[in-house]
Amino acid sequence: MNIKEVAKRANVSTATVSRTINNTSFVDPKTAKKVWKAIDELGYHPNTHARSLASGRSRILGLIVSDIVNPFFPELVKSFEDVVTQHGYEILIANTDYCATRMALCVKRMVERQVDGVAIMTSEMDGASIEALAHKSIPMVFLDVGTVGHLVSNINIDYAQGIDEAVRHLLGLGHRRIGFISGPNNLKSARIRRSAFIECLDKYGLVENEQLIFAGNHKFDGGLAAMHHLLTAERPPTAVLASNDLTAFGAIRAIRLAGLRVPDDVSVVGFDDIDPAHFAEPPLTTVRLSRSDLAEKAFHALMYSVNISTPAGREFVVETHLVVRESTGSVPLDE
Amino acid sequence: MNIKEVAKRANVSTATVSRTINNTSFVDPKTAKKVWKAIDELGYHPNTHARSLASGRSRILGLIVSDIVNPFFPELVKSFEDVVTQHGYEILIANTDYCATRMALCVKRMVERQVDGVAIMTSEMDGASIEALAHKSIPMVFLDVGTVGHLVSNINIDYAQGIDEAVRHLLGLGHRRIGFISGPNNLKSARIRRSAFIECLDKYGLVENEQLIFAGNHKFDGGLAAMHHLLTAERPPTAVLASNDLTAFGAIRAIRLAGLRVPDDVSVVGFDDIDPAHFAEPPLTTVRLSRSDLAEKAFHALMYSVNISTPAGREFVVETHLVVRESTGSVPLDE
DNA sequence: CTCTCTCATGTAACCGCTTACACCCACGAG
DNA sequence: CTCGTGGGTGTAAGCGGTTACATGAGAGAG
Repeated sequence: MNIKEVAKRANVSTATVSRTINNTSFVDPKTAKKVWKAIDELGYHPNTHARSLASGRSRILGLIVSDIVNPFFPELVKSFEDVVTQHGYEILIANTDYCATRMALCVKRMVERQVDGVAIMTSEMDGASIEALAHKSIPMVFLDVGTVGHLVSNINIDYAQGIDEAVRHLLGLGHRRIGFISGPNNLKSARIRRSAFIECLDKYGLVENEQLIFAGNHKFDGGLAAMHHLLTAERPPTAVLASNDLTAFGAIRAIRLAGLRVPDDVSVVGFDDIDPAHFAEPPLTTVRLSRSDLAEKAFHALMYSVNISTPAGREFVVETHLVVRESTGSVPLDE
Repeated sequence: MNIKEVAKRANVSTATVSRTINNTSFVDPKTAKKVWKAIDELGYHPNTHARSLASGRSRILGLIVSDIVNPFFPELVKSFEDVVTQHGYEILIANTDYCATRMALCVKRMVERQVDGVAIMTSEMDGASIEALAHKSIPMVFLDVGTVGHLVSNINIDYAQGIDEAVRHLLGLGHRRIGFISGPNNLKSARIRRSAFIECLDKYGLVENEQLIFAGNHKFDGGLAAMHHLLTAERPPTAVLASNDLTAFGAIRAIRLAGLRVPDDVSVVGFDDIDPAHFAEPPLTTVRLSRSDLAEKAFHALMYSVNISTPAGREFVVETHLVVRESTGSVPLDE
């Protein structure tokens, strides 16, 4: 079942069938009708490989993430898929697992599949990979932190905004010793969150205390270990900000294991607002980073590069906002 | 950059290059070396579209799931991706969102992309879709419940085993009124879990009590609503089995909202053992369904159909086992 | 020394589609 | 009546691989 058979049945040339399907040029409505009828009757589906090969465009957009198992990413995948399919594109998902080697494989896949663009939310991306994609004229958009450049757009997440809201929230509850569990130090976006936090302390007249800042790994176990460490400080924090929700869950576990309660003894704030945050016990106060906003802007950034022949990238901003739930409360009375 | 340039540089024909890459027939080691050298120097990657078009095989396996946001599925995706990439395949993910219309679109995508096989873990699959795939000679494997047939294999999940362990565990803790929150009734696998539970009651001499069985929707809100309902029974259950973990989380929330504690007042058992189960508060006692086991068997089932020209499907079994954590405890003293 | 036979390689058709280009025809202007 | 003009369609050359078939070079047998 191919375009030739459709052409034969409709009594037209394959070119006309192709033009009808893609409406790339004017086709007499009567002819078009015949063609669609033939397509229907034969149950014809164009072969995407042949299509991509002939046209040079695959109508696929890649999405590279660092950890498909962190609920943030499936949620992002879903949002991205929604907007992308609405516009006739498909999505190719790749998972780096925080590993540079796998990152390289992901890029290789993207090149081989000739994706029309790729959205990247992971920090394993290095110069060589960017170069490899740029060399094939594949537009990129970084959903995190990056630099706009040739073929690469950037979506800046306004971490500072959400962190500021979180810190103000905690200050309002009377907290003065606020801890911070950062992401892995080699992760640029993690460093940004960390410095946003430190700036905040400064802004509100709190002194930075090295003992109250500790690195996790953006996963449960890292949060657990980090919080465990923070609790051993001379004067442990009465509230803690975690650099993502999984870390916050780990922190909560550590607090419980130490025989303390959340939020009665220690308040916890997460970051991302993944689904499990609202069904956790207690429901997690966290900074929401909108997946749909991110996905939409990523798509537009890519489309911009695909359609406009200008290879220059563009810049976007996604805001973040605090969502108050039940993992934060007033500072303990004895403080 | 294409195979011709490689051929020219290595002073051989394109056929030899192709044969070297795919080692589909003997190539003189010296020649092969030259070819690989040229490939390296030029940074050549074969174009997958051209490859698929010419060979008729895409080296892509599809994976259709019902809800990418339920953590069970990303975990399955990861496992499946691991085994699949080890064997030189790639994976195309499709998400039905529990919706029949989207299911049809997913199947269309699979056909258009000419996947070499598809693994299906969703119940939206209907006869027409199976027919569509079979018509294109695409092997299928159902990771759930299905019937083995022409080109379709099946992986039976031994729900009864895990549910039996769970019920015995609860009986051992002294529970006699055990509730059950099932999945949506239109879902075959949900009905199977439900009847496995009922058979269990019978086996251990408990009477089935209609009031203690209520349907959820395999999501948090459904579990919440169902548990809320169960708690209004004349004599509410002292323990509850949920048909998946998200449902269990919802149930726990309902229990807390009613002013009761888990496990002191009501014990809760989940199903799946998704990641969040072990970092929930309290850590969830649940029945583990191994993703890697599932993924591996799915892959082998598909490979069997792809390699052996026999279009007959095969049958596999995946076991399930109880994982005891902290959401279950002894029946309250006043019972 | 010639004849097979085998192994390694080359030649070229083909996979299913897109698209540049050529073509035809109808129509209005000169 | 001839000559653009442009809309609608067909022809055919690719896109970048795979693979059936042809070919040529040695090796061993007679």
